[in-house]
Amino acid sequence: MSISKTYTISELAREFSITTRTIRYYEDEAFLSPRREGQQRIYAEKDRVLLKLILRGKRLGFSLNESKGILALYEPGGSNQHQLQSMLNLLREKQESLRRRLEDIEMMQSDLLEAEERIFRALTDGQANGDPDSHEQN
Amino acid sequence: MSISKTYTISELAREFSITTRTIRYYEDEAFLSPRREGQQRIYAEKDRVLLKLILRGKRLGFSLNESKGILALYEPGGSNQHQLQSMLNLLREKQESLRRRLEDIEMMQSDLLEAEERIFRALTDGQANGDPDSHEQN
DNA sequence: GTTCTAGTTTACGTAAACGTAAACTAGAAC
DNA sequence: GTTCTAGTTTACGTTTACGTAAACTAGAAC
Repeated sequence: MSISKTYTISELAREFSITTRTIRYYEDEAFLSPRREGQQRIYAEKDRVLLKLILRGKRLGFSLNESKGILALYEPGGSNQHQLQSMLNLLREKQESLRRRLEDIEMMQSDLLEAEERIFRALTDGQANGDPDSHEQN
Repeated sequence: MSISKTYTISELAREFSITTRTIRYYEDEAFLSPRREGQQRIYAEKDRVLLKLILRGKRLGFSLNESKGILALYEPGGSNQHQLQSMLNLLREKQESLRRRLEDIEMMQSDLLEAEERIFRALTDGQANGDPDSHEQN
């Protein structure tokens, strides 16, 4: 058991390009519970991982509360039959919602490809199209 | 040119499982501009597509303003050299951000798979693990 | 002619996720 | 010993994306 690395609040803020306010807010919302050293917060690797997961969730459009569900899956946690079952259910749900998001991304990507082609054609076809005002002037 | 289908506000609300308030809000924010018939709004297929795109963006965690950028790519729009170039730039940006989101999804999916295995093992291994309190009682 | 039903405008309210300012603490650097 | 620098608490403010209520309109059904 080596003493694993710790982080200050501003180190984490810098790494993830967020403000310290945001990190403290997540603590208020019980996502993080850093150790204290005197008055200061000391973050362990575990906190850093949690933070990363939260932010990843955010980028995918999960609310903090939705992410909370996901985070629960990472905790060793009390594990009787019943709890494990409901964790499995939650897991399936999240997997489903990820699949849907994946579809959304794929559709959007193919839309963007189409748009790209259109723009490319408009650029190369000469200006013999659309807006008659589209000459170099101005 | 066949007269393409039109929709009332509540038809669209039902189809996409949103409220009419939301649809009117999007109009206030200039995402939609349905035709009027007397006092009522009449939505064309075009509006329906826009709505779908907005909602897809939302599911992917794009703010309405971010989606606004994407929507601009679908409009025929004034197309002089300069405008086309900046559209291409915007397009690249959006493609990049989609790629990043795709990575996020993939990481989260593999995380979920790991979690699934852990839970499965905990379920099948008998209860000889972790929390010593995990017996059937209660 | 009134009573649904769906639609409309106006406007104040709200939850989530922070931003921002003020006032304080405490070690480090000079 | 004071002056950075980073950290802290407290608390009010702000933006986004709608919710919700009130008061009105207008065709359809009876």
